[in-house]
Amino acid sequence: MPVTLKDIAKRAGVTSATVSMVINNKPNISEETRKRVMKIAKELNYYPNVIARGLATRRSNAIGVIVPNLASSFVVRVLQGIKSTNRDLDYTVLLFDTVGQRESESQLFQRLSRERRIDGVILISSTVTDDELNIFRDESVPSMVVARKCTTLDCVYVNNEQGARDAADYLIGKGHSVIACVGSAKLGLPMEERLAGYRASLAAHGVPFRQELMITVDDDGMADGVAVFEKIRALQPAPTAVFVPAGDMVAIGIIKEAKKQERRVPQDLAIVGYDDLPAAEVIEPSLTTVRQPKLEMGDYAINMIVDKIEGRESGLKQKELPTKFIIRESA
Amino acid sequence: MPVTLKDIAKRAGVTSATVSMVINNKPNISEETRKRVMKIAKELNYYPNVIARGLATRRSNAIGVIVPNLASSFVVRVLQGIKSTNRDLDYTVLLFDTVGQRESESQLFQRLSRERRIDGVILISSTVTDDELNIFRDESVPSMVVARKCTTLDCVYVNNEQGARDAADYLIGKGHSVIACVGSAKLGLPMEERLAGYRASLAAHGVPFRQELMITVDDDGMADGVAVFEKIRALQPAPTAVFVPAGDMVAIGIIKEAKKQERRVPQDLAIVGYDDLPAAEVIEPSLTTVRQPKLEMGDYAINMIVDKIEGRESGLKQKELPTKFIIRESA
DNA sequence: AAGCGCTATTTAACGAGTTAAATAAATAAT
DNA sequence: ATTATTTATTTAACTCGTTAAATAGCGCTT
Repeated sequence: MPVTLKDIAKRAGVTSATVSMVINNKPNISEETRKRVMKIAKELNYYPNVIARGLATRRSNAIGVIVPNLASSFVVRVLQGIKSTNRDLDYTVLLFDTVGQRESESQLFQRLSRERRIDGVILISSTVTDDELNIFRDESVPSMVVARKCTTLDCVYVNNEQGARDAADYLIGKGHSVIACVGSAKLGLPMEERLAGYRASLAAHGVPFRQELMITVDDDGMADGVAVFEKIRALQPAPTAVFVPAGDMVAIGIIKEAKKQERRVPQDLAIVGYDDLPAAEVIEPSLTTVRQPKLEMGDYAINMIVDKIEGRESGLKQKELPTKFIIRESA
Repeated sequence: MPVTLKDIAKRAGVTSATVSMVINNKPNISEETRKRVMKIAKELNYYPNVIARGLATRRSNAIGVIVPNLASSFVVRVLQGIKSTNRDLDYTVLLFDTVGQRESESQLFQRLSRERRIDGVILISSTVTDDELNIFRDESVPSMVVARKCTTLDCVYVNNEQGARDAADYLIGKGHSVIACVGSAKLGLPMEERLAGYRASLAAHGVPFRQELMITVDDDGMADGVAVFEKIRALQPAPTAVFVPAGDMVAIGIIKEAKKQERRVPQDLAIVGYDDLPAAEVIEPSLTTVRQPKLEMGDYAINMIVDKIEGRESGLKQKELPTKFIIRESA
């Protein structure tokens, strides 16, 4: 049986209320009592029962993190950012993934907030809909969306338009004018923004936009890239470069298949990815790509949500972070 | 204010005790009352407060997962295995990482069990010491170690000796007899087992063991591999193959540097890794390696711990899983 | 009508804390 | 010396469920 406030109170000859006040550093406690209680607490190796405390205070000191899928390097890196910052913040992270779940994000969230009385939620998702987000807002638990701009909820995201623009600008600067573009059907708003950035860059440089150069894959894995290479090869006019806002793994798939078919990268086909996942440095040629500040997004999210929980911040926070164009060998 | 048992009780004209019994499917409730209460509970969208319930039952329905570092693909994959199985088990996962923490694993665990009243703990760590593990055992909270064999606590691990043997057998079978071996200083017991397997294989085939072919890196990243290549190049006699029990990322680093220095892999230098991380398929040539069943380890761990918590299993469980030798291009 | 056995429901204590209000003791002000 | 104020501590209610024990209601015996 773990030590409770009562045990300490008994030994110290005071009430458990007094002990509680000492433990929580409340005022109006004599120095003498405080010392005595603290000493006993230490002796007995006391840890407050967070469950009981949570019941009384209606605070759980826990933050739910809802991720779509732990198989994604992007998600894991954001999570890493959250965790490494959270170290000093002392909230417990409850981890949930929604892959293959019958519940929607918002249902899960609702259940969490009622069942677990979580103090806040971070949702890592680029595809969540506005309707879903409204449910988050209505639950009156601080929540943040990572990876997607939205108007009704706090969020941290990157300037995808600019990120894509940087990529296209670079390729055009290298003399390319037939640039295929591989988007993903499962990335929602950020994908639209990237495609807009791609088009804006073309327009700014007077390069004609060609619908036939736009390819869409259903997912964002390496296999998708391998499969899509055939489509690229069949394109007329033949592209000399491919921008892959669908993400680095797709880009890597394309590189793999291109090499297998003896097309030199970047000489025959330049390739630019998106995300800057760890694998971008592994592939040969290493992948030129648009880096998303994943750790920073996680860092911002956890800091902001804790600030909200603790009342240091209020109002709608929309944080846009810049991407960074990383030049390597593939373009 | 979320709905409570009392709210339902009032509307149903019964006591909250009755409602509690209905919600928990206890016997001796009239069908009529049960129906009425359930209907109201549904109408009010009631979710039991797990915190309050936990206080009463001394069960939190939460499992702590302690990981050394989310930057490791190995760890993330095990975590993924835990999560995807846990879906049907309905325990909440509290995630903790110990990287850069002042607390040891066992201290963290002790705190968790007292503060959060977690029902069980999964520790993913190959390096935890026996002394540490004894503290786990003493806390009387079901706990499991993933990735390391141990005698005092439940665990799930792989047959590292056999895994390494498979690798060395394969290389010897390919005609190699000067096989360098790159170990890691931070992998503890499993590393010793792997090295033992390597030696056993040499011995079994009458290939002389040479201490000078043994290299140790401090960590397990790609950079370590790049750095270690110089050492390999300097070895006398010059190895024709390298076995890298330190892990795939180190092996990948070696491949990268080998290629840069225009040594062909596998013709000039065959390379075999350990783990089978996602990156093993990205590198060119793709990496021949010893696969650890990461998802399966996670799956076993969560299932076993839940079985222990719910009393379906007891006694010390030591689960050894087989590795699988994956032949790709690098050897 | 009294007694018995069931079932359905309520009562009340408990889990381990927090906190507003009450009280006691000590100190300061008049 | 008496009252007012301050400081330290306790009382008691509260968080939201669970659960053992008590009780009420009802049909059956005898």
